[in-house]
Amino acid sequence: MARRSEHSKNEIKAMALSATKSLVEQQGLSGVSARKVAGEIGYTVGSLYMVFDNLDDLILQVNADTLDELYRQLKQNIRKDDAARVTLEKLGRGYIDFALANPRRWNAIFEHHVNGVAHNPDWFQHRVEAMFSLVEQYTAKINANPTQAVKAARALWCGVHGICVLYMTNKLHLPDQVQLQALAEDLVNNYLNGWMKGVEE
Amino acid sequence: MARRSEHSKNEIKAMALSATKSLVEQQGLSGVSARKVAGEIGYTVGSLYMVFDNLDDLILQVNADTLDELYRQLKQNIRKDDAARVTLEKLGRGYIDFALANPRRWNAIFEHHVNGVAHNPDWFQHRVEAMFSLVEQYTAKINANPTQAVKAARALWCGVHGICVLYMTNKLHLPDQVQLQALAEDLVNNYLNGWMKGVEE
DNA sequence: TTGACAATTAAACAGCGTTTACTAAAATAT
DNA sequence: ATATTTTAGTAAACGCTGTTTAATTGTCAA
Repeated sequence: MARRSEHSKNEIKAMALSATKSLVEQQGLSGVSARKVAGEIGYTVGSLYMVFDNLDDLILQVNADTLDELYRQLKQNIRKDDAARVTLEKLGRGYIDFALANPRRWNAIFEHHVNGVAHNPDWFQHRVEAMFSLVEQYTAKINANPTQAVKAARALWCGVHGICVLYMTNKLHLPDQVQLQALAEDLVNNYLNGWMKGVEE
Repeated sequence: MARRSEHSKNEIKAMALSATKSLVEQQGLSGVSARKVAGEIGYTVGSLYMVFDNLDDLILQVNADTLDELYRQLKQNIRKDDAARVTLEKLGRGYIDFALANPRRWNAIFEHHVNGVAHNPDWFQHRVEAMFSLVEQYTAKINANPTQAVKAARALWCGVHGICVLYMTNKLHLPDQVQLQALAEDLVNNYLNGWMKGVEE
């Protein structure tokens, strides 16, 4: 058999991405294999290598999509007339909400890492940076000093992320998810209180 | 060939753990395989299954050792007459120092996760909890309210961990490692400032 | 209608974790 | 001292993995 031409390369790519997304959602990253993905879309492994460099490339693209979705969802929560502080709290809450709602896809972003390669490709890194600069927009409203705003954005984002990671990997023992949000709120609030105290002085 | 009895079960176990530790140090978690470990210690795969349930069990024990080492190192930095706040800063710095000095072993702790199993075994979880309670000892000196002390310890520890994770996975772009420590210091300082401000009021 | 091209597959390779059946040495019982 | 049981250890197998290869075949251009 050969050359069915039922689907364009782009279609195959889209089908593979969608199938992988489902596999990640249902079984996590370890549930993804080239043969499984190929099987899902009615092709054989070889065809995947026509549209992706390798499996890491495929997974990276799924993760990029997840980051895009997260970004969109975070932005959606923002109200134009909210105080910067309120927005920062919303961003933290939104991040945790997303992780709780899409645990395996969220996990895949951080679980996956290309083995021999030190750095992720630019198109992936841009998505990560977009996240930071979203936070930065609002820390900058509290403290106009750009260095300070960048630092605060990073610290806050890392903090919320750390809470998320440890919870999702069963290394943070909390009675329920409500306390997860409370912990993040506590972190953001106290950090901002301390930060603003420093600004006033 | 059979029954050489050159080494006791415990000796084989220790040799395997040590070989795995080296493999993780040199090539990361993905560089570990049953055949490689067995080869290093001059046995075949089957012998590993005599002393470990499976490869996850082996890796989990290596990670537990790493946690023990980290714990020891953190404690070593503490001076009895330091203020609680100073100790908390030292703990954060010590954590990052350890991760920078042993990147692959530190990574392995969080990269590895047993697939089908939701929870890690107790003997592993205890090590994680020990870490939190170490921090808790010093947050409790700042705020005697136990709930508050626990929350602050978790928030701080998660925050420092988050900084570490994002940096180590190339998702936090910093010019150099000095700024990594500065960021952690900033997080701890501002959080504690905010927290103590709340206490005073 | 023929020739070139490219989509697709099946098969192979080397590695993986784990299990199996088997061997042979040591420990125990007679 | 001999026979029997136990067990350390191995080699080989199973089914899986990512990736590459050669071969096949449908489609399009000349």
